[in-house]
Amino acid sequence: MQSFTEENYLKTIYHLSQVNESPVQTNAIAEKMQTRAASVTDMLKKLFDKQLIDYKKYQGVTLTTHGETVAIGVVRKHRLWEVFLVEKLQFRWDEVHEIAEELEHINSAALVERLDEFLGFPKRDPHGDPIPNRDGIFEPSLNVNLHQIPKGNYAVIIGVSEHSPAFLRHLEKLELTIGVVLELIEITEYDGSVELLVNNKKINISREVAQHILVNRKETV
Amino acid sequence: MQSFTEENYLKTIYHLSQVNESPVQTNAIAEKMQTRAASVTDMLKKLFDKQLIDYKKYQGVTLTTHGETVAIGVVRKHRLWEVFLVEKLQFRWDEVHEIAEELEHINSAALVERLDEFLGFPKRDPHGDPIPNRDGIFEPSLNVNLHQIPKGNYAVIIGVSEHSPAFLRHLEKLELTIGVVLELIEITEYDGSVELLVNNKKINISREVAQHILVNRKETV
DNA sequence: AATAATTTTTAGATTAGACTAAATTTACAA
DNA sequence: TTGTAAATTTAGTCTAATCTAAAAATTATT
Ligand SMILES: [Mn+2]
Ligand SMILES: [Mn+2]
Ligand SMILES: [Mn+2]
Ligand SMILES: [Mn+2]
Repeated sequence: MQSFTEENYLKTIYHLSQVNESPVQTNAIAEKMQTRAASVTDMLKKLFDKQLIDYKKYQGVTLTTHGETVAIGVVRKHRLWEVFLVEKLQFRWDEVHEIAEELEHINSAALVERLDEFLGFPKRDPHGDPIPNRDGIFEPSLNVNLHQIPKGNYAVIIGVSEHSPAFLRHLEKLELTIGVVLELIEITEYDGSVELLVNNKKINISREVAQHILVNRKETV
Repeated sequence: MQSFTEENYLKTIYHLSQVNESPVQTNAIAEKMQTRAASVTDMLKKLFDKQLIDYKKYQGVTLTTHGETVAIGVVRKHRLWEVFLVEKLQFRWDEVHEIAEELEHINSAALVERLDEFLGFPKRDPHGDPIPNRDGIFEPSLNVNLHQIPKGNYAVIIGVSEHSPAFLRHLEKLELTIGVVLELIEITEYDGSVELLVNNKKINISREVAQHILVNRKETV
């Protein structure tokens, strides 16, 4: 069994090796976990002794099969609880991450399985991220963002790649939430900002915002 | 804010001062928490510094108003989560305590209030224990046990005063669960064991078991 | 009241996880 | 290839929570 802290390190290493490639560097972990490199090194030794990571001094780390299993288990719990909070307790999508950071460490296999069933075995969390099933299998992550849609085309919002409450509330205010269908009118050449038609209103969003909105291209309205 | 450990100490002190009277003794806390008296003393100093308990060396402890508020908050969360596990996730009443011991430390006021609402503001947990409301107010604890019912009378089971899985599974096997109506046929003089009519079956239970079953006396069947 | 038993506290260690400062290794550029 | 910058590890502390063993205080018993 792992401590909360160990689980958080494993989850961080997992996420970092998803975005960039492995091996994951000490400093990257330290930055993501808001801690110091020296603390990370201490923990890496411990995780290595427990055979949760492969680690050679100065060479970065990768998760072992066992370590990845644990990490995916934590991610599964995190995302299932986020679904619970939004679907059953009516939280908004910008409020759930922080609470799920705590709930993801509750340690009961039966609880996770029953929660999954209670929620109807959801495949995606409220931010569009895939939920691993009991065996750790999950759908691919979304990878088409709004900035990649050709002008004149339609798209439906299916997720986000940035999870800060500030960003999510910003989208909420713009009525850019999951399921919303929009038309891409123009991508400004100068700064990459994007003009959209959403709910019959024309709006403008920055390139950065557009790139964090994940979409499915739609053939028709 | 308190650590998990501090919350557990406060909850234990609270429960001990409910059954016996205050002040609560160091050894009683140590026994209930499966730890050593020396560890308890250390923690008592810390809780005193945080003004969560009144404490004089060798004289035992009582919760301050603030300490009691925290303790009741933890109890509230524990019992709400137990209701959730039984009512929504179909756990049995003997499986929920251990999981609730973890969930009770999740730290989000909004979560507790929304969970309470989601569950329909329950007044009792799956073992018949009262659930404090948002202001810490709760119904009185149940205090009539099966051993106190006069022979020939009817009673309905409304709670238990012992929460071990072994005891709860024993009751389950005997079909003595909450809501069940029974007739008390005889209390044996020799050993205090009790003969009951439950679901048209005559059964015998020990005095100890009978005393841990909390009931409402019923006028008629 | 004196002594014995019980309870509680203190003293001194230990472990997990974190930190700062210093040393070491690796990477990169002149 | 050599020197410097960046990344990483080591060394030494710190705090929270625990422990054992010993000392002190309280309570019970003669
Ligand atoms: Mn999240
Ligand atoms: Mn999410
Ligand atoms: Mn319980
Ligand atoms: Mn209960």
